[in-house]
Amino acid sequence: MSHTPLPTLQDVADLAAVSTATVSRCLNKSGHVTEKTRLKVQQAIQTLGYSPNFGAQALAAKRTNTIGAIIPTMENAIFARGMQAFQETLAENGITLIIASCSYRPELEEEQIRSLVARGADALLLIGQSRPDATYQFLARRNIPYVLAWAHKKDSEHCYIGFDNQAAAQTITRQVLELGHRNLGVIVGLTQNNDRARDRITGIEHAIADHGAKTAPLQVIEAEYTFQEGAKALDQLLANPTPPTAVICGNDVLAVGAVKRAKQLGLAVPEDLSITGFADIKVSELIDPELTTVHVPHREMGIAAAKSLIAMLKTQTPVESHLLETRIVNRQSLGPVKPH
Amino acid sequence: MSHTPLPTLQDVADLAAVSTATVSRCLNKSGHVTEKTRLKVQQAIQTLGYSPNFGAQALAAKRTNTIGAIIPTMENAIFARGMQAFQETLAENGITLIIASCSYRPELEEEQIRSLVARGADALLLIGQSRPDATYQFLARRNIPYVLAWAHKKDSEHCYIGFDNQAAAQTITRQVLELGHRNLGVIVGLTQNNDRARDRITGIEHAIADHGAKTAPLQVIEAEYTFQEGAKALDQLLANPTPPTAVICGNDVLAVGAVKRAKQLGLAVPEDLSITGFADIKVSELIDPELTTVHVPHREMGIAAAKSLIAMLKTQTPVESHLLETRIVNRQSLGPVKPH
DNA sequence: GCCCCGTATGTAAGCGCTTACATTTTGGTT
DNA sequence: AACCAAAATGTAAGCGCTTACATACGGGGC
Repeated sequence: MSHTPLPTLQDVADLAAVSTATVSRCLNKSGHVTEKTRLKVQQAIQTLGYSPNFGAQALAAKRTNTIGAIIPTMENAIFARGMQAFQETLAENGITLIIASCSYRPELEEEQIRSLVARGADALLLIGQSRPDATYQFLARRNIPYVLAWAHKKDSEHCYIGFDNQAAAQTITRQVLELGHRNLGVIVGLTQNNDRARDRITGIEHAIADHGAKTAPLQVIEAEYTFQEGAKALDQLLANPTPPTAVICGNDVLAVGAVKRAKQLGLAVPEDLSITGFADIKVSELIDPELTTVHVPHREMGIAAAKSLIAMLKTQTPVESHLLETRIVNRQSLGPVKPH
Repeated sequence: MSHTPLPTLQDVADLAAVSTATVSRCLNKSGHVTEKTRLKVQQAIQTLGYSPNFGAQALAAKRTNTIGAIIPTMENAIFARGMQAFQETLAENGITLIIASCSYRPELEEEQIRSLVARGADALLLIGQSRPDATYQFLARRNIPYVLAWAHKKDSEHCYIGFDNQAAAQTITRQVLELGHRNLGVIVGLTQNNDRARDRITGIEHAIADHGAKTAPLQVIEAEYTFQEGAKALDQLLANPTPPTAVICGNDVLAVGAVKRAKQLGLAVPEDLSITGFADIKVSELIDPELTTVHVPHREMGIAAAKSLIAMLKTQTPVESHLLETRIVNRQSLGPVKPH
């Protein structure tokens, strides 16, 4: 089928009997236009059904009003709520979000970063901190603002919008210890490419050290973030001659998988075995018993990240990091150690 | 900080001592370049760290290698697997995906369609069929190919890549009836803006009509797609003086919420109450009892949708619809009616 | 009525790429 | 050695917008 070409800025200008510059000024609300002309132009846009050409706009203005986010995964809900809020906030400011995922693989992340930048992303949201210096240099060279979310580090050169993974893990571990548990198991994500997971382990270790009570050696299992892997990891933990009485999970998906497995094995949670999570995603309220976990302010984080990025874009200067508070949600899966 | 301007195609051409046309041809693999020149250009690109300017490319080539998808929600997992596969397939073909969500609100969908098109989406993936003619006209006018996924309709002018919601619902309902249930409840999504939900109800009704046995009047509750709403809907169903013995849900999220609620109320599933789902998302295996549900080939659907769109883009001609098969996954939440 | 200045509008030069078309090169034939 | 088609490369005209700068306009102060 053939198509009449789409109307251009020029067409609008002609119809409204003004110059293209004026039309452009109307479109970009850059002031300096009389109400009368604005109306004329408005009118012309309407009747022509005009819509600006993205490529041309990007080329001329040297910006795309696009922000990219690279998250480890879309497969489970860990990042869903935060991203939703992130994108809503961007949308309110006329910015489009492009999400890419990197499956926790650093080389893929690198590639995605380049790809998003090549696509004209004006700024980037990245998860966590650990990546090659070269990557940060690349972004600096291109003058692309970015924030690091889901993590936090004091006095860093980077802008963090996140929470203290270590402190949060430490807090929930302290609570577990206070309930009398002295033999703890840990199930966390694969730490190799996941600084958040590493921080959480560190937090757990610190809590144990701080508490002072004599505890059995900590058993740590790493697992991919799926229900099944959480279940498998629990099996491994329980295979130990002196299995833990409480399992601290670095993630709700893992925890929920572990809870399910425990029940299958005939263990009552938390009577026979306590299990805690991390993140507070929806599914943690779904299972029975409901999961005691670390609540993360997903939406706040997404909103803060968006605002920071927008500010950086506007002012062309770095913005301060933003530390968000986590809190423990006491539900049902954590209880006192069983006296024997 | 100040920045040397990024290298342009011209810079690469200069360094490689060829014309910009040649460099462009290398970049676009459009053939007709000697291996020797290709290497020279390659080299120059490397040393300059060149990367094409997206806007300029889009402007000159009149395409962006971007495909947009508008899905009702990213909040729950219904579309996650399919979208993941969709995006993987696109990526293999050098195409970027932009996902937008419309929260099941038609006017938002309309807006998102325009926005994605304005951003230069070369093609679109839409969910389901029901939307104003004007929208389809807009796409036709702009010559934007699209496919409608997650649904199917015979002999339609549109290209569907999906499954028969009605037939699938009919099949699972038949199975419920064969297990002796004669008093059925239904929990589905809000049908107002969801043709898939409507089709599923129709399927249930047809199954009942076909089966011929005398059944109690069908009780249908509509609910938003959240665990909580599924639970609430179940409460409503059970408030009836003659509550159903089996609840057919139009969606796993709803079903899982209902299962949880049933257990809270002390009902054994499926002994006291059978519950079925639709979609087969991961969480349906997580709960106890595991959900008997309709398996939807999410990944196949995503891959097929991507391939169709790519084909349409390449050939500039419509592509045939693609009907995918669903199947019942028999797990634990559906059982025979309890004799009384 | 004249001058001046601030504000509204117009002019036109690119932005960095693709591609139709023109030109040159290549290498096989005669 | 001359010729020719096919293949490789070059030339240059846009693509549709933004924006720096130039110009026109309009109204208050004298």
